[in-house]
Amino acid sequence: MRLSTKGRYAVTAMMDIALHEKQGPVTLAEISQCQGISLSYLEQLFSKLKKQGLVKGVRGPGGGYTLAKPSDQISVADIIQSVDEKMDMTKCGGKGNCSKGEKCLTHQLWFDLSCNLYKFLNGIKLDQYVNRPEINKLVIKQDTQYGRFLNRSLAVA
Amino acid sequence: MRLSTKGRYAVTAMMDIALHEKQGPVTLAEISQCQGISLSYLEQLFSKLKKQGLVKGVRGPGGGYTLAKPSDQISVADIIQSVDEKMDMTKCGGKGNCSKGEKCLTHQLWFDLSCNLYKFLNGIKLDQYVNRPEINKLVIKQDTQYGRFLNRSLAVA
DNA sequence: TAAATTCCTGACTGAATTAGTCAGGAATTA
DNA sequence: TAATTCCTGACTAATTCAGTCAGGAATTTA
Repeated sequence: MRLSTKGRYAVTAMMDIALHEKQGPVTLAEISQCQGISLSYLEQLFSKLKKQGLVKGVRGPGGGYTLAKPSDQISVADIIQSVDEKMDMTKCGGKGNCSKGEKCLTHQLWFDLSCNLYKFLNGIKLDQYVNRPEINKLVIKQDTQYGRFLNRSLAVA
Repeated sequence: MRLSTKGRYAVTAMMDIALHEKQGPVTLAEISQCQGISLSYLEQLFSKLKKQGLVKGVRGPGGGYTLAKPSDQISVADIIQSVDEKMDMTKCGGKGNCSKGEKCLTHQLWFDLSCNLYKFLNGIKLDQYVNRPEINKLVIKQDTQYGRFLNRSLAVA
């Protein structure tokens, strides 16, 4: 498993969708503008997120992306694994033949570590960051700043 | 914080030293051979590890590297932070001015996440991987395979 | 039906990082 | 003095990151 800016972009975008989930699909153009991420780069990331079954794309005017599962079933680990390559933590590629046919010394050590890291990241679900009062204030403030949802049915206070 | 192969190399090398700590300094040539990491690349990594006060270098024949602190005071987070750049998780660089002078929506979200990740990795100390019977068997087996410590005072069974 | 919107795909690019090479010097031991 | 080992800096190929560009497909609205 790799953890880099790329994964942070994906997590950021997914949280944006989760936070606006009730107001229908969120367009990549909106995420691009609000989060300061290149639109085309987002399209590449969402191609992978879609392939992994985390989001659904809705074409046409009023379309955008929605979560493919409830937000309590999408973990940070899911997102990072979708955009980064699959984890190949061991030098030998998991075969266990790194040292003359046997598992090398650090094979098991790093394997344990990566398992624990995965469990940790997998325990953090998107919904833990939604429905917090201080976050909702920020959402509204930022949506008005960027003029989000002005042509939608939501009345922004 | 970044988590990549580079950090794994560093953790691997540090664990190697920790496991052989009682037998004196460990040379980079030994680590290079046993772990399959380029010697010059190891030298670059250890330059950073030394700068962060995690290891001490001993020059001359019989020299090598030793841990600069007890192995229960060196965490995986320490090692990864030494070789990777300092963590700059937020788009704004921690200033909090990412969205028209204010903190952007996901600033706090990712900040929380990275804090938790750091706490997690910081909770894993090197000594947790030493002094385990099944590991010690592997150490001895591998040391004999590679002819480690043949010219040292340790009698390898 | 036509036009606008939005997802979707693939090829391409500059910059940064990774992983490694090479050459040489400094300290220490024998 | 010779061997060993750390130590430093410059250099390089391959990969990844982040972004650009061009165009096409599906959908909605006028």
